[in-house]
Amino acid sequence: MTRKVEEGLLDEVFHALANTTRRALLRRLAEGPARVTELAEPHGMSVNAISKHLFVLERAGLLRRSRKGHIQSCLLEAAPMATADEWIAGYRHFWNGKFDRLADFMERPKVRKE
Amino acid sequence: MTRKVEEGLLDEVFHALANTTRRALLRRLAEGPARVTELAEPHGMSVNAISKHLFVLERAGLLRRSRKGHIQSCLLEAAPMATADEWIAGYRHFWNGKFDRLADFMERPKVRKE
DNA sequence: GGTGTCGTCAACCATTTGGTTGAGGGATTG
DNA sequence: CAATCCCTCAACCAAATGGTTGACGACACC
Repeated sequence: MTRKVEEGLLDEVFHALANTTRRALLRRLAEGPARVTELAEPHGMSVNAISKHLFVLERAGLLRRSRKGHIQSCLLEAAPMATADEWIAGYRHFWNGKFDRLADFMERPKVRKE
Repeated sequence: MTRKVEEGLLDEVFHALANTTRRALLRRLAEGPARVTELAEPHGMSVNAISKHLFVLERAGLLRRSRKGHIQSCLLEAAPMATADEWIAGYRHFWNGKFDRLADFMERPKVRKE
C-alpha cells in the first residue's frame, strides 16, 4: 500500500543521514533554527556546498526553510526520522539480548556447521 | 575519541540502509541465513548486482559471509544497527510528544524571533 | 576427467554525489 | 542609487553508485 512511498522516504532519510556533515548540521539544528551562513561556518566548506546538503535534508523532509526577506531560517523537522526509527525497531531484538527469533534460526539445519 | 570511528561507521551503516534492495535483503536475512543466488532470486537483478549490494552490507558490518566450499552462506549481523539506533535516539524526543529539551531550546535567546 | 552450478573479478556505462568556482538576484543599509 | 550581505543557480569536476556483461576459479556430481 503505502509501501512504495515508505520505501522511497526511507531511501531519502537514510541517505540524508549517511553523511557526517549532514548529521552535524542536524545536531546544530537540534539546538535551534539557524541561517545558512551560520550553519556553514563550523565546516571548512563553501556556503554553496552546505546549501546543497540542506537541499538533501529538505528532500528527506528533515529540514524546513522559512524565508524572512533574504534571510533564510532553517529548522529541524525530525518527524521523518520516526519512519527510519520504526524500520530499525524491527531489528532491535537482534542486538538487545532477546534473541528469540534468532534462537529459532539456530535450530534450523545449517548450510555449514563447521 | 571514538568519534571519528563512529562517524565513519554511521556513514557506512546509514548508507547501507539507504537502498530499497539492500533493506529487502536484510529483511530476508532476518528470517535466516541464505545463499547469494537465493537472495538474488526475488529481485529482477543479476546475481552480480546482488553480490555488490552484499559487499556494501558487509562493509557496514551488517552481513557476515561464511564460506563452505563454493557455497556462500550470508547471515545478518545486526549489531551495527545499534549504533544507528542510538544516534536516532538522540532525536526521538522531537517527535514522540515529549519536547523536554526542545522546550529548553525555546527559552534560549533566539537568533531571530520573527 | 568433464560438466554444471555458485560466486567473484574485471571492465564498462550512466547517473548521482560531494565538492569547487563564478555569476547574479533580492533585501537591507548607507 | 550604490554597496553589501545572504543565498541560489549553473557549470564543471572527480569519485562513488548501481547496474550490466563476460570470463574465470572453485566445488560437486556424474
